[in-house]
Amino acid sequence: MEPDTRSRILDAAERLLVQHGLDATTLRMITTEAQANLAAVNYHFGSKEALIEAVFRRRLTWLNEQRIAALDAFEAEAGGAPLKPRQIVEAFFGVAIRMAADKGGGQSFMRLLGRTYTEPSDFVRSFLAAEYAEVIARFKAAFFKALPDVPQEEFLWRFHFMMGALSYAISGADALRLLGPVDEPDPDALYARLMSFLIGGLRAPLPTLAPASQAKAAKKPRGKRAA
Amino acid sequence: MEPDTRSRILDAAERLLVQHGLDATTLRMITTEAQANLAAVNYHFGSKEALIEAVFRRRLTWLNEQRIAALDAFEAEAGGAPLKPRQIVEAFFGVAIRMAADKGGGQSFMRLLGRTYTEPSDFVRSFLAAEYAEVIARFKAAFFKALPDVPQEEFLWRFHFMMGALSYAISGADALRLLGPVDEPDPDALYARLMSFLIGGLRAPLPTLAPASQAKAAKKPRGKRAA
DNA sequence: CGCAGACTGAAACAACTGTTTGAAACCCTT
DNA sequence: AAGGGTTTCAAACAGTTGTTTCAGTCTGCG
Repeated sequence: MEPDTRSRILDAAERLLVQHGLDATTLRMITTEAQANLAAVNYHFGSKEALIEAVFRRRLTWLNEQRIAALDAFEAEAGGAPLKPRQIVEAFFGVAIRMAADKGGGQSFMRLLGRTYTEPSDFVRSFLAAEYAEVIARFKAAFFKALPDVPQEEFLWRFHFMMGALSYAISGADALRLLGPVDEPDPDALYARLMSFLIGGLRAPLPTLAPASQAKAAKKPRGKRAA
Repeated sequence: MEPDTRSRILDAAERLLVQHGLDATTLRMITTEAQANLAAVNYHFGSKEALIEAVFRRRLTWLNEQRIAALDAFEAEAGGAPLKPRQIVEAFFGVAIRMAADKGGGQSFMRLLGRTYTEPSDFVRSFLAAEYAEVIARFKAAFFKALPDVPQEEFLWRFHFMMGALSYAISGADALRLLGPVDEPDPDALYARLMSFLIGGLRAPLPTLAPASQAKAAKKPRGKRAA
């Protein structure tokens, strides 16, 4: 019931970072919530940035290991044959949304992660990139193998869109309430919903790009809209 | 070439808020960039929060007016008949992404907006809700009319996912670079890409929800995956 | 001109930030 | 019991935050 100070700080930090964001969360809030001394953060982690990094790393490495493990399992099962897109989506996004359903801390962390992915803070981005590098490479390869007819750039964008949908799915009720009252989401239902949406988007017919998008110069005006 | 102080502050604030986020952008950064005195912000706007609100309101009201105008045009054209989903998506998301393509400020603002939508800051959320209320109501009605076979809650989630994809589409290259090197996105191509993704997701087959999602209690384990 | 009202300017305000310090308390092995 | 390494604690540090103050400047109108 009373873990050591270091863990209490990590948990409190995670909770508060979700609630208030990176900058608005102060060390004094964290140490108060963790029932620790203010100096404890700098003692155990060295700095606020290092603490934030530790908060992310603790969950993120585990999450990405799970993703790769899930991909490994599917690939072993398929034995060299390309995977079905549904399986790859399941391995990447399914694992994430399952972690988001975990009440024991995973939930709040995933909300934080989704929000931070687009945050302009330099130091977060840099180690996010490092932490994601391997898993991205693996899944890119799997997708290209499964959908050889989809151009690489096209697919990257679709993957990006899928990340956006995932992020909002996780940040969930908070933002969704803008649209209208909704029940607290049932994890299984959310999983099913996001999955069918993602696969629908991924497998949508390729857009017919105007030739201008290749010549990249001649931009014919679309009308008088933006004054 | 030299608008009045108030406008210079608004422009500078918008630019810096996109770059650094809400909390990390200080009044001193803003007034320096705007070549104005520090006190000018509190003189013209009253407080930092009021300034931020003004930055949002300036573009957001216009954006939502455009959305409603586009919807009006489609509905007049259809004359009472339900719109095609593609048209409704176009009216809501197409207008947004076109504004995001506008170099003259619209671009940076849309990035800011997409990021803020999930931000936990209370005061932003409260006036975002007010600003969105009307447009949300209109589009909800149009969608329900166009897709009567889709349950309302199901649709709200899909709309939410679409907002996520839009947000990431706009925040664009910054986050996408995590996935790999990509060209600076051509607005027309991005528009076409997002559209086909969104419609693919929107029209995806309805997920088969386990009966547990209604009984909401009995949660049968999905296998040994999540330990 | 004169003078009110709108605006700008430099300086100071209290409150809060992350970090550092050095002494006290604790724990464990010798 | 003594000692050394680890951890906690209260206090203070310098720097930055949003906001306020008040003297100054500008502008337009009688």
